[in-house]
Amino acid sequence: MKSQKGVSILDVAREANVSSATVSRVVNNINKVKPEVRQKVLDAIDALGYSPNHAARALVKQKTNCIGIIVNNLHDPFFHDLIKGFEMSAQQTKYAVMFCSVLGGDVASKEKYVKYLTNGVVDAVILYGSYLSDESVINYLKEIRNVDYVMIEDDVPFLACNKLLIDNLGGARQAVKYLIGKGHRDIAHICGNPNKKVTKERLDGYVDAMEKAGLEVKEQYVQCTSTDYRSGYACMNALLDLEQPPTAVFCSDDAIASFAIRAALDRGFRIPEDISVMGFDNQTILPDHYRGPEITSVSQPLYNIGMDSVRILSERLNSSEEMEPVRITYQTEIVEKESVGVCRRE
Amino acid sequence: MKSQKGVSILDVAREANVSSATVSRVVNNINKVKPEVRQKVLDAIDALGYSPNHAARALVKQKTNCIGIIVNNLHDPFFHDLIKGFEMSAQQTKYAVMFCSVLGGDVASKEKYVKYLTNGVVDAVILYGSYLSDESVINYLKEIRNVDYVMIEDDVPFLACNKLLIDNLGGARQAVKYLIGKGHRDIAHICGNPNKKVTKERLDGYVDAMEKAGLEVKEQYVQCTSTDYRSGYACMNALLDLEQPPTAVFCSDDAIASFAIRAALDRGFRIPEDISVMGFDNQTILPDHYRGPEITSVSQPLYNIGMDSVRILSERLNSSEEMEPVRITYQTEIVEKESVGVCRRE
DNA sequence: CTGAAAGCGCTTACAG
DNA sequence: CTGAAAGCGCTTACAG
Repeated sequence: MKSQKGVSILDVAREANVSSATVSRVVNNINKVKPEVRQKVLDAIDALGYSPNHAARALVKQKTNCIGIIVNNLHDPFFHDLIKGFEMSAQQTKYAVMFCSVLGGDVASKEKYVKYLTNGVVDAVILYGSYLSDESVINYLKEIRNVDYVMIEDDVPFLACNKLLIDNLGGARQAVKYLIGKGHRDIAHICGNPNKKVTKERLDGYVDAMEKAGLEVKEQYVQCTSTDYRSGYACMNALLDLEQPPTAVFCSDDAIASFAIRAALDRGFRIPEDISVMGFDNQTILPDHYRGPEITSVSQPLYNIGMDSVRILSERLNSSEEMEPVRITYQTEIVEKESVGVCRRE
Repeated sequence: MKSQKGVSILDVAREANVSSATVSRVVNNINKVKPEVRQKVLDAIDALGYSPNHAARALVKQKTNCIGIIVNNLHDPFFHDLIKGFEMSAQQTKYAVMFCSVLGGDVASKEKYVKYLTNGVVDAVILYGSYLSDESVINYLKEIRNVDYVMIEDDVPFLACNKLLIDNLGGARQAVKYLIGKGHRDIAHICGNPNKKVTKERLDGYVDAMEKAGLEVKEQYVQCTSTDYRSGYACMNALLDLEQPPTAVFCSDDAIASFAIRAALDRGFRIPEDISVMGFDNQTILPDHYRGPEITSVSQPLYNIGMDSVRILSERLNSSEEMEPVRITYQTEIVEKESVGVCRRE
């Protein structure tokens, strides 16, 4: 139900004995309207409790003063820092910022939200993350002309939009080099969600760094999780079951690492004395009551990425001239914590 | 920038040699339109890449098929379960669901979002939580006629809207009784954010249960945090500095409890052997790398509350008749974990 | 400084 | 089954 009409600009105009144009002018603080008329209008607005209808305004002005953000699994604690960044910059902009969440990366739902937002609901959208299954969404975005957007962590070659990226390949290489620097040679990798692009990039970085260091990439040393990072637990178990278990494990992300560590601890291994574990993301808040050692990781500046994305869009929307798309690649960096130690084998 | 006009229904009509009414009919699957005409229109839509403008549609239909959710501090891991509930029910409804976040409970920003959403942007809004400072928002809501809404955790007496509540007073009583049952008599309380309504309710429950049990409520046994739950750390330190420290501490929420526990652990106290700590909320994910014992707590069904709120609104919006506002009070329950033990004093 | 009128992109009685 | 026309609630040239 609920569709009683609210009070419109015409009601106010009638009440104040002026035209709707005049009401519009005082509401928008535009042009000069005589002080006494202005006051009459203000009084009428107050008396009637008028607020302008956003849909109507959006329709005529062809803009909404709103920015939409689409992420997968908003509840995931991974987003903590990123959301904080969005929130902070939202506070500093005139744009209203709204979040949409797509559960489990479901394409249909993601497409629904993209279409919804880009058709008169927001002026710009921020898309976080990339799944291999996102193809249809990308195809739709190609055609979009009326909305500006930024993609975070997804470098679609033929899409000329703003891109905020991090160097997953390089970050993974750094991680493996760091482990090698600690004397490890038997280094395993736990791959992440097979539907995520970063998974492949980080795997490639692992393989590349291993080969460059002249280390063999043993097939059994590469374990893959399901779409659920909790399966990092089983992956670690598989590694520990090997005849010659690795002395270090580089995980595709910290959530996975946290479960890998739980598995090792549950079997009585000490971390990092018996086995080193390294993650990626430097995730501030880990899932499911993690209580292991703090995880040495490759950090990406999620807070800044969140801040920047809103700021960039806000600047572009306010600019009168057409701007070239922005492309930023953020640097990753090793954050040493407690889960990696010097190799003790041989 | 970005305001090139997109393709409108008229462009499609022209392309397909029909009227815009006909295009509208096929887009909305309404009435019967001859199959061959329908196909022509479909082809035109495809060729032009047309998607209906949401603002225009919202304007004429006076509904948006969208539900808005407003919370304070969306990044707070407290919301993990609640967001999951929202997400799950969003998936099961035709409504698009959008989240707005208000940093630190800033009233101006909250009011902005409420006004924004309720004026032609959504059909219904969900408001989570209540701050003492929310008065102006409440006043605005009183006048709202065109939007349905549910308030979670805020029982404003004169507001006849849907309310999903939990019994904070009763829950706090349960907690204190539970501690008394463990033999504790020197029970302290750490109050939460002074701007939150639940803080007062839980304090009242504490006082009430203490008095009913014939236990004195010592002034020094009631410590209050700032608006930041991290100050639970300082509160616990103050309690431990007392000549006769409490043997048990009931905290206004789990985030506070997690910091209280850190303080005790840092001073060498064992939990629960030396001091018992109890929380409220049964929060799945704790902030800032908490590694202490799992916190015995009073749980509220946040996941269900999230689910129910979207479902209830969705049902009401779809119903043709005016419905009485819903009022649900969810039961709290003690969840025994690791942070409370039997009292050892005397 | 103010108003009449057109128009934003749709939907929906109303005719035919 | 289909189209012409009015209207949703605003804003904004255009006159005056």
